[in-house]
Amino acid sequence: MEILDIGDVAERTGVAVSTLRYYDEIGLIASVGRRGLRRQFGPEAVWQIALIALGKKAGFSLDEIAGMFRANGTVDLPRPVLHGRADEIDRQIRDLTVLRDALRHVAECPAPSHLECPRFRKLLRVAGRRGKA
Amino acid sequence: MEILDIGDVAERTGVAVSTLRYYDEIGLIASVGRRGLRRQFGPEAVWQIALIALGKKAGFSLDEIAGMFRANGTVDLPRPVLHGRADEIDRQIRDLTVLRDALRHVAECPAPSHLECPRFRKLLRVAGRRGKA
DNA sequence: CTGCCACTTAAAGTCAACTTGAGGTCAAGC
DNA sequence: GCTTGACCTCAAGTTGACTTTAAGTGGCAG
Repeated sequence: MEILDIGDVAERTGVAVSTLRYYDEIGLIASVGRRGLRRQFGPEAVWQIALIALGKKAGFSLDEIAGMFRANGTVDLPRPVLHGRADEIDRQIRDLTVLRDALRHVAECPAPSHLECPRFRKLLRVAGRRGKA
Repeated sequence: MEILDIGDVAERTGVAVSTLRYYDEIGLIASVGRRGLRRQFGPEAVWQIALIALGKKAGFSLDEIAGMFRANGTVDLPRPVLHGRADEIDRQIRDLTVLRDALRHVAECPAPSHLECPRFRKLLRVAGRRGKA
């Protein structure tokens, strides 16, 4: 259970084999070797891929993700860069919170048009400010 | 200042004219009319587009965003659907929090390899759980 | 009335992130 | 030893979200 075939990795992560090959191709993940032609991965690949999926879901491009974590799963970026990324994510969390609140509000507010509701307008103002920045 | 040319909307929102035309084409926004050939928008378009930008930044597709807000800026989806969307965003916020914490941890943790650090492994476990769901 | 310029359309092009397809390889089970 | 099936490569195709291009239109300043 130390070394995994690409198919095993696919099964454990829920990521398609073709996608894993693609990630390997672009250097986002790295196989530990080959058995014949077959790529073999160490068990840490599963964690790496989970992180990649997380980053993707967070709206980061594969390039940006590659900039956060190395193919071997380690990170050796300067701290300020990492903190910068974290701050970026924090901003995104705040944006999402606005969106979520807007949605929840819309689900509950009895105003005839939401554009007339002061609470909704306030949410939109926040959205506008973020948009322009 | 009631009615805006597409160029004015572009300027106020920071979104390219071609993009606005594209949004119009796919029914994501709606012009209130034309002056000659020129599309005209009401001032609410600015808020709508801010919301679209917000949703995009949050990683939603234009289709998904279209499913949240109508072209005219109002919403008339059933409440459970809206709450479902909000819950989805909540999950995403939690995911982002994991990613942010992982990043911040990596920036600070002195462990030789992060894969050996128990705190990091715990973060990854959370990531793994989310990935499979 | 003329020219300008921001707009118009339709179609084609671009980019990221994959997926699909055709044809090939190899280790394992029968 | 032969088949099977999961893998391989390389190229081409797909999708979403736009942007670009070419050719045209029309309101307004001079």
